[in-house]
Amino acid sequence: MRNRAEKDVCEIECIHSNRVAQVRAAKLSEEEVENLAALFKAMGDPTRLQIIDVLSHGELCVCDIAALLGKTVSAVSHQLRYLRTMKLVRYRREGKIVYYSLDDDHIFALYRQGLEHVRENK
Amino acid sequence: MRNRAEKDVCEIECIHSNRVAQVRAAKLSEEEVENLAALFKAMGDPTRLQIIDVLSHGELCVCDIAALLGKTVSAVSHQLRYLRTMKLVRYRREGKIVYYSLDDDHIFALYRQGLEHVRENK
DNA sequence: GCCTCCTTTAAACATTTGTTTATATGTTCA
DNA sequence: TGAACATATAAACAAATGTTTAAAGGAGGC
Repeated sequence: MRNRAEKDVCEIECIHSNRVAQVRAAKLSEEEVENLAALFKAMGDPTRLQIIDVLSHGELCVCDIAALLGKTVSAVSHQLRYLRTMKLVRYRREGKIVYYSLDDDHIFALYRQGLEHVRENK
Repeated sequence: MRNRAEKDVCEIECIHSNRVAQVRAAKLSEEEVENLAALFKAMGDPTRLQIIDVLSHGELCVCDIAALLGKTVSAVSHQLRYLRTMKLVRYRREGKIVYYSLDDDHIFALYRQGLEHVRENK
């Protein structure tokens, strides 16, 4: 065990003071936490993840995506905007049709890595 | 462009029928989508992500984690249960103290990969 | 057995989130 | 210019989520 004598001025600093101090020095900044959580959150909704899935096969227009997911064009467009704001997808206009695709390889890699984990664990 | 003659029986099947059929054949099963989305969602909350962050440095007990995050022990325990249910963390009891750690390397890898993306994109 | 400490659970509450419905852009083609 | 079409946006609503507060387990020491 360890000594639990030293206490923080006003915070609950439990059991392992040294380890806590050590980890505290190394932990992510608040901004990094927010950004990273936002990235995972963007991929953490079934509809949005399905969009990422179908886009992993190449670019598609909004109404093709909607047809693939069996969802309203409106709902899909809504989520596409979300993904665009989060920089997970990019878009390209060709006449009246708008094509969406994954923004970069990181997104695909993340998607793949997660998929591996899910497939192994079941 | 393409012919848009063929329409699905009762679904909106837009513009690129062939591509849609192609992608439809390759897309993830509903179960895989659910599981994968759940995984990302679990990592998509700031508090839970912070927990993963601090655990990436090694195992820690509940109240140390709480101290590190500046959160209630109760709130942390709540999220730890969530992460445990999702198999992102495991726990080990030693007397009255419970130690948590990341469940496997996949989780760490995912965390890392996401972090890289966030750090490059800012 | 009783008290203390670390952790878990439950209920309640305010916030956030995703979809629907309806309306608005904006582009093409006649 | 006007009709048709692909997409985007807005407001509204129901459902899901995270924290707080309070109380309950459960293990060790006396």
